[in-house]
Amino acid sequence: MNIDTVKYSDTEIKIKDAAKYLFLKKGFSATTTREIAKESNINLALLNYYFTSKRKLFEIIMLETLHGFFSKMVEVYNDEKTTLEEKLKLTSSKYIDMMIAEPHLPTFVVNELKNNPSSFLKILKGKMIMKSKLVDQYNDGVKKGIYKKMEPIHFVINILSLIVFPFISSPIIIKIEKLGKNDFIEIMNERKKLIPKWIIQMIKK
Amino acid sequence: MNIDTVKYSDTEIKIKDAAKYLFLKKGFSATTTREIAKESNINLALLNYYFTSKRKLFEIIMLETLHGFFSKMVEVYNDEKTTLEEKLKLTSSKYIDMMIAEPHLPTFVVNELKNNPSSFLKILKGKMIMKSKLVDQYNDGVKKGIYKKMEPIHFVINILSLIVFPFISSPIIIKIEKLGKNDFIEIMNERKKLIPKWIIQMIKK
DNA sequence: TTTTTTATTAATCATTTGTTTAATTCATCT
DNA sequence: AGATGAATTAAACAAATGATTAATAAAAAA
Repeated sequence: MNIDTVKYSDTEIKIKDAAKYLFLKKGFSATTTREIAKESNINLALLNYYFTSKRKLFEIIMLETLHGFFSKMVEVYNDEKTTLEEKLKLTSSKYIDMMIAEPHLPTFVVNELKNNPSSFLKILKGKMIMKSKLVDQYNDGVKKGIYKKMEPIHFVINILSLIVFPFISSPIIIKIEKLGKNDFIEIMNERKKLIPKWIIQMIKK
Repeated sequence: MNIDTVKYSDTEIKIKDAAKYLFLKKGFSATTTREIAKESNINLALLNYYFTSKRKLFEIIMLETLHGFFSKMVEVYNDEKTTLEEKLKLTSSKYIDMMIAEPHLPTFVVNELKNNPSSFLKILKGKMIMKSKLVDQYNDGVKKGIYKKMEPIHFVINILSLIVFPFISSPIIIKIEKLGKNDFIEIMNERKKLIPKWIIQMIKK
């Protein structure tokens, strides 16, 4: 059964939405079934009626969320038509938008992959990151002598780091710069253009 | 009362060590007082006898941990004797060593600052990041025309991102590269030298 | 309409969990 | 040695929590 083709009733969707909101915001242990019931305006028993247990419900939401997070990346990284630089621009832009819209997303993702690393395999099954077109294009650049040689894993790590980490550490940034929420968003929007440039400078000879 | 000058009895230290281990690994809500008691081989009631409540114990550990995490950075950033490049090398080296030794540290720090951002102020009271010697040195480089002009906040964010994020996302990296724990550590050790170079390339004209 | 299945509800159960109590042991001081 | 206060323990309490039950309402099928 594919993750995209599962159909849910209205009640199930209400429960899932509330649960996702709370799980992303507070994590599994800090979220109670009664909170989920209240947030979604359903009777407590319906949670178990439809999803068997809190844990099962969490697993569904986790897999969907991780899938949503990584599928975009894999898609962009493997596009045959775009250049390396275009891929960097697209990735920065899409992920920064995604995390502005859902600020709790990145922390949730890293926490869940820490608690349950193998769930990552279910999601990424057959999907390509280290053998993506992006990595090919970087390696081509090395052969042509326009890019410095380094382990491609560093290249991939650096892209993700510059894009994702500022959102994970947004409370720190907001405090040390005494920012408002909108100031922070503005700075992140600036980074959409800056990150691709920085990455290119890092690899260019 | 200074955070460094508090004295604890043997029993208190046993409790604190076990609690720190568990809180860092699993977070506040997922850790039970009975687990802490078992891990530290003390009677359950001693936790409340010495620390009043689970929450209070957590707060002590959180403040100490955050303090330990950020004080190193502030210290290096404000050293009058070292150059910008030396500061980058020192920061990379020290933080990568720190996180190799305590892998749960960075995730704990970002989670706690998300849940309780104002605790950051208690820690950083009077300490300088955005007005540090490091930022001065960057700004001087801009004036002299050797560094590109950008908001210093980006400069600071990028350093932290490249150093910390790989540890936060270590389960992902280990999975997509099919690494062992030691392979991962080796890659992180490589980065001690690489990150300062990358940062310089990013800012150099 | 009647029957059958599905959805929803309030109440309850059984554990878990943070905390407290009251009794006991240990260490220190006179 | 005896008295005093601190440290430790087993037991228990009360609230919270995940899950279930049995009854009812709503919807679908006959």
